[in-house]
Amino acid sequence: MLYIGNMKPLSHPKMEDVTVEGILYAFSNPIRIRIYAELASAECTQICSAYRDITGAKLPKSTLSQHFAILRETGLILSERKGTELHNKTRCAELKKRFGPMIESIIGAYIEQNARNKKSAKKKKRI
Amino acid sequence: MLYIGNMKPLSHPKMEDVTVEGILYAFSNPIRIRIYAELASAECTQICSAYRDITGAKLPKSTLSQHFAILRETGLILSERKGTELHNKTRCAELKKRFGPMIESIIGAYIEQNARNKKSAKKKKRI
DNA sequence: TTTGGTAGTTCGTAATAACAGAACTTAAGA
DNA sequence: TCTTAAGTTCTGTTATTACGAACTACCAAA
Repeated sequence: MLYIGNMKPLSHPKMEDVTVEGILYAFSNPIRIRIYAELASAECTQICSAYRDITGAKLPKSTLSQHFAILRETGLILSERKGTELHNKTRCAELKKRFGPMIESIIGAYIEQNARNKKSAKKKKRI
Repeated sequence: MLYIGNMKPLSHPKMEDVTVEGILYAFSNPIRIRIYAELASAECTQICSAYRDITGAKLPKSTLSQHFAILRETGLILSERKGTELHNKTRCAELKKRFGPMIESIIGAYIEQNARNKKSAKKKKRI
């Protein structure tokens, strides 16, 4: 394998090696599931740094970098370096082919949960 | 709260406090997702010790106890002590009401993955 | 072609969580 | 009452995670 400099090349697993447990583990982290959900709803590739403020507070970039690496190595996203930027998109078509409605139903439930929480937070505020 | 002896009482979260991330975390462990899948397919409550050999090797009972506690405290299963035994069943109806098809699609994908792996193991053996 | 800045990665380490053996609780039966 | 069985809790060890600091890679302006 060709290495340019000291950085590891980006590696993506073959879809046949992607596991249900791996995906669930990746999604069990609130930052990662959120990144995936937003990536899935985006129309074009997104760069890593676009998610620095995803939690409200500023995330350390080393942490963000690790989360993207986990999403990538789990098989959920495809990353490509363009200049200094890391461009990302989900592997949704392949994932759907392999895991059926699983991922969509997870993200659907996640989005619904957030909507519910927002509502109840508003309610609390009003009191 | 009434304590009988020194053991903590079994506590189950309200379904409204159960989270998507929590469920995914619980399922990200191969032993736990397997326990849940088997519990879901069982027709009656199952005792904890029924899963001692679930991995092929004998599991330490402290480990098994912890896994059941996590499934319970995540909101996935309902446990009840009967004598010295712990009887368990899934909270599938409530879960479905709250999370829609999510859990069924996860367990479906998990079962399919196992079937696929079994097949390819057989294939390997034949060679 | 140097200099400076930006985007992201890797390394080191401190905090955190998981695992499993040992000791314990509880209950049931001889 | 003694013993055994089923789980739980405690505890030390091991493995993971998170984040700051140092680093690489690339680009653009001087």
